[in-house]
Order: sequence, then C-alpha cells, then structure tokens
Amino acid sequence: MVSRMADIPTELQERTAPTLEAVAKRAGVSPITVSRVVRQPGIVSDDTRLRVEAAMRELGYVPNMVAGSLASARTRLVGVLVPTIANSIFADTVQGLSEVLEPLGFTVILAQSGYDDAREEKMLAALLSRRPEAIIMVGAPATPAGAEMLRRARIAVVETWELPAAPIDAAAGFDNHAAGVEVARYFAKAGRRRLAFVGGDDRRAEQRWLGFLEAARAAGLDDPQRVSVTRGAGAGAATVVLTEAPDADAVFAANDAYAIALLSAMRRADLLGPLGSPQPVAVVGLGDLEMGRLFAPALSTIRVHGVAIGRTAAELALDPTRPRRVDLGFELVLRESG
Amino acid sequence: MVSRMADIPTELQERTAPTLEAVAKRAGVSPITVSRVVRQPGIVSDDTRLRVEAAMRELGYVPNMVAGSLASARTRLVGVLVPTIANSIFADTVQGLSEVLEPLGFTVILAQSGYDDAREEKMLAALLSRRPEAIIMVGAPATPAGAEMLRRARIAVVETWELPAAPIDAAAGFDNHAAGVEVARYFAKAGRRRLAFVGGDDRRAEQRWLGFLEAARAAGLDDPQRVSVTRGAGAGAATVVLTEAPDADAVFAANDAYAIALLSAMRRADLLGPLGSPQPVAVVGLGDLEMGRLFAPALSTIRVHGVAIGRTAAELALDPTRPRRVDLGFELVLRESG
DNA sequence: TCGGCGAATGACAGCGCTATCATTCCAGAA
DNA sequence: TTCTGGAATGATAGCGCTGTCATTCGCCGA
Repeated sequence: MVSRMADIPTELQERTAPTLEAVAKRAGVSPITVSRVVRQPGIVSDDTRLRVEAAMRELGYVPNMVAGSLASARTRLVGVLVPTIANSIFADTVQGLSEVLEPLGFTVILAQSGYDDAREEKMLAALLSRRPEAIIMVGAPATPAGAEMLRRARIAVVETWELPAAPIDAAAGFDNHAAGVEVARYFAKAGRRRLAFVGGDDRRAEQRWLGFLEAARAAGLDDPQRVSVTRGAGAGAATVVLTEAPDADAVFAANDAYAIALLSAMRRADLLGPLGSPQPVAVVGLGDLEMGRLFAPALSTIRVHGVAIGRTAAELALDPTRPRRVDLGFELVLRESG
Repeated sequence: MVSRMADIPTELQERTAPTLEAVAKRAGVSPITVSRVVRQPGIVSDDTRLRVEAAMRELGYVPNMVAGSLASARTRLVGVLVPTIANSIFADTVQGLSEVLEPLGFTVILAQSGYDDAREEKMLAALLSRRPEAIIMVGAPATPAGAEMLRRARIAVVETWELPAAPIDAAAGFDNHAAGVEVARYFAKAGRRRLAFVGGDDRRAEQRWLGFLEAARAAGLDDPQRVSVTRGAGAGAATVVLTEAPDADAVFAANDAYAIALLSAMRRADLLGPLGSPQPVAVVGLGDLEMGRLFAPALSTIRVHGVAIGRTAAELALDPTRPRRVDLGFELVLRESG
C-alpha cells in the first residue's frame, strides 16, 4: 500500500476517501448538487457543474456506491453463480453477460459452487446478502432451501444451460435431453452399433445421458455404455473410455474437453483413421470449443453458444417484460471426428 | 419473479426483505443483539441466541451487507480485473483466488478490460466505487490515471502474471522476459536455427518476445521472426505461422492455446513427425494447459501455475505483512512437441 | 452484608449517500 | 406592476446496519 504522497497537495492527504460533502464544500455547493452532477448532470447548470467536476478531480473523488446503494435501494449488482470458472465453458457465459451488464453500469459479483450442493446454498446466501438486483446461475438451485431463498428475494433469477419446466423466474438455455437424443439418432443413422457416453453426473450431463440412452433404445441398439468421470478429475479422466468401453464404435462426450482428450488418447493408441476418411470410432462432443474446430481430426460437436446464453440471461435479468423462457437451441455440427 | 405466496404465512408477506429490526421484534430483543447473533454468536447467551435464530429462520432473514458495510467500513469485497475471462488462463487465477477468499467470507467482484486501456480505467473506477478491500489485477494498470486511483484508494493492490520492478503495492507472478530467454536458449542448445515467436502485443507477450529475441541473438542465431496475432482473433489465428514463417524450425507460442492450434494445423499439413521421435519443427507453449499435456504430440511448455498465482495474490491482498513481491517462477517442461 | 466484577444486553449516533419536498430566482404573461 | 411557472438549488429525513459507550444483573469474596 505504497503511496506517493508527494503527488498530492498537503491539504488533501486525508486518511479516508473524500466524500460527497468534501467535494460540495470545495465547490461551494450543497452535497445534493454534487450527487446530481454525478447522476444526472443535465439538470445542473453548466457553471455549477464545471465547478463541481473540478472539485471532484482535485480531490480524486470516487463515489461510494455502498452508501448510494443503501440510500437508493439500487445496488446495480448482479450475482453470478457457476459450478466453476476454470477451464470451462461457463467462462464464455460469464463473458457474455458481462458484455451486456457492464455498459449499463452493473457490476458482476461472482461465486462458485464447485458442484457442491451445500456450498451452492451458502454462496447463494452470500450473494443475496449483497442485495443484487438479479441472480444468474448455471442450472437450477440444487436445494429447496436455495430455491426458497431466491423466491423470497423477489429479484430476477435466471437459470442457464438448461430449461427447467418451471423456472423460479426465468431461464436461458437449451434442451440437454434433446441434445442426447440427437447424437444417438445420428450415430444410429451412421451405422454405429455400440455406443458409449462419457460425462459427469450433474443434472445437465444426466439429461444428456438420458436422451442418449432413450434414443439409442428407440433405434433398436443395445443400451449405450456409460462411463462416469468425477468432476475435478480433469478432462484427462475421459480417456478411461478406452479401457472401460473398448468395443464402442461411437462415443458421445458430455463436453468438448473430454472429447478432445479422448481423441488425443486415441491417436496415441493408434486408433485414429487417416484424416479425411471416416473414423473407426466416432466421437461427438458438446460445446463447440474453438480448440475442437482446430483439432485434427476436427471435432464433431453439439454446438451451444455459451456467450449467447450469457447475453440472453443478462437481458432476461434486466427486463422483466421479456418472455421468461428462452431456448437458445443447439446444433449438431458434423466434422471429421464422427 | 414468480413467488409461491402460499408457502409463506400471511403475516410475513412483506414487500420488502425483513430487517434486523423485524427479527429483533419477533425475538423480543434489541436489534444489536440480533446483529451479535449473526457476527459473534459466542457472546450471546444460548437462550437468547436460539430465540433469535428461530426468528431469523421464520422470517427468512438474510443480512443486508450493504448496510453492514457502510456502518462498519468493511465491505469484504475484493475487486478482480482481468483482460478477459473467456477461454483463458486467467480463469484459473480467478479460481485460485476464489478458493482462498470465499471461505473467509469475501466476495469477488469481477471486471474485464478486454485488453482496452480506456475500459480498464473505467472498470477500475467502477470497482473502486464499491469500496473493495483489495484489488487483484492481471498486469499493472495500463494508464497513469488508473495507477493513481489505485494508490489513492489506500487498499491492497496485487498485480499478477508479471513482476513490475516497483509494484503499486504487491505483485505475484513470474518473469516473462526470463521465460522468453529460457525458451530461446533451449532451442539454440537443441540445434534449432530459425526461430519464430507467435503472440499478441500486450505487455506480457512483449516481454516474452524481448527475452526470446535477446537470447537468440546472444546464442548467435539470426533474429527470430515475430508473428503477431490480434487478440480476440482466437487461437486459430496462430496458424498463420505456417505461412508467415514457413522456414522456422522452432516456434515459441505465447500461450498453449496458440501452440495447440499450431500443432493441429501442422498435423493437417503433414508437418508433424511420428510420435516418439523429435519433431521437424519444435513448438513450445506457455501456461501448461491440461489439454497440452493430453495432446499428441504432448506439448512442451513453460509451466506457469495460474491457480497458484491466484492463491498467492489473494494471500498478499489479505495480509499486508507478507513480502510484497512473490516470484512464482516457471519451468520449462519438455515433452514431445519440441 | 455489601462492594465489585464479568457476562449479557441495550441506547444512541452515524456511516455516505439519495428521495422527497421546499425554496429561491428570474423571465415572460397579464 | 404583479403574478405565474419552470429551472436551479437546498434542507431534511432516513436507508439498515455497527461502533462505542452505558446499563443491568447475578454471583463471588471480603
């Protein structure tokens, strides 16, 4: 906390940050006028405004939004709760919602649940204690208590990356079950017979698996094999597919990172065919990471636009008149991997 | 903002969230006692505490930290400023610092500069207006005005991912210049003659380039070729190395994403040797993404522990007695790619 | 018996701002 | 000249908490 005191005129070396009142005194106006210069400069005369702005500059005044929020009951805060931000598609969603929120003067407060229900509940309470004007989260609250807190808060709540039948308030996502269905149908149509699924066990992965299973059955195939990987084990864990489902001729990975890890392991095991011809084992991911597009073989995937989910979630959070349930859809993108 | 009013007893259907005072009334104590139950339960008698806790539960009381922060001048907020959170190594750092901060009751407020100096300054002001107890940012402030705001705020400021000679307050990172030097030296020792560098032009990439250039010269090599990619163009842009520096026999990519994109393009162009033997064109990345480790050929890289940077930054932010400049170092990890 | 002390609880003021209403002032209409 | 009304500015009262005393009360030792 070094500070170059020399840069600041002696009379301004306060221990505490300058307040509205200090600025007002210096400019010879009342505090409320300073407040107006900050929030609605238009209604202050040019002469006064200039004097106040000069005083603010001289003092290095930074408005205290904590006080402002308390007085106005508007925090301009949006709480964001994700399972994890590291190495994940959710980072795109946070990016997308920030893009919408920041220009409007909203600040994002971020919390991570680590896929842990108890922790999610705790983080929800922590977020709510900051009195955000909206909460945007990945998925629906895992616990009834969490859902109840959210309802009582009487603020906008947007659930993302899935589409609950009855969202607490709003939802922006896609049908994970349908994504699983689409992949299984595609595999069946492409003549694949022994399907496998690799993914975690959060609700979204579960829905993908269920859709995948049902569609495989409907197509008259044997039940796909399900390979579970613990979250937090990293994408590398997905390579166990090679030992746990060695006979599979088509694998649906719950996300692109798993899919790429798997393809890399397959290359190493010399299980990949030449580029340009059909692969002996088809692999389809989900998420459409840029890396997947660049990869060789280029990864087939369920494209989901994480950034758009974020943007839409932000818009739903801010505008209560918009339809409360937005399906951003998905798209099976076929490339070289299967 | 649907709400199941039916779930809540009629007398509790308030339009506004319950306050300390409401809880106090219901429990038959004074507001300050309720405050104590929340903050230091130990000093309240069991009997009273139980009554208050019951009242809080019944009312669904969630403390208002906005008011609490104003009254106590402690916000328990930490501002985090990153260039971008999407698809980036900085997500790991945010993860790391959250791990330290959250259990201590701190909340992260997040802002992105988008590698834009003016926007960085704006976001810094926005962050500061929330009165965080510390600011953790990637790099040093880009503008003097930004640095000045930070200094005047008299809070902990931690710069990360680089090690400024004179940080505003504290820094947790590594020597980007030295990383460039190490890679060039390694390439020279390995007999590579025509080096290339691909990266953006932020200060950290610049330092890596400078170190790379100097060490190449010192080793008696021709000046490496520098291939610049615009930020935001995505990792795919790194593949232009193949056309802009077709003769290079060793490439240092400013981050692993670029390196992986490049290797993928090389495979597609059939420029990769068989796994297990030295590659015709060596590629070294920076960051040690899990994906690089899994990739075939496994990516050689400058390992930098983004999570540790975040954790350390959080510790520096909270403890002013710790040494203010922590070099987390880096490590050249040689794998199959070069 | 009584003073003294620690444990438990409370009263009061104020954090830095904003909502709301009041006041001042002057141009233009009557 | 007087009156009216809009533009500009100000006074006042909180927002929901917490810091800082002050008070109460039961219990112990002298």
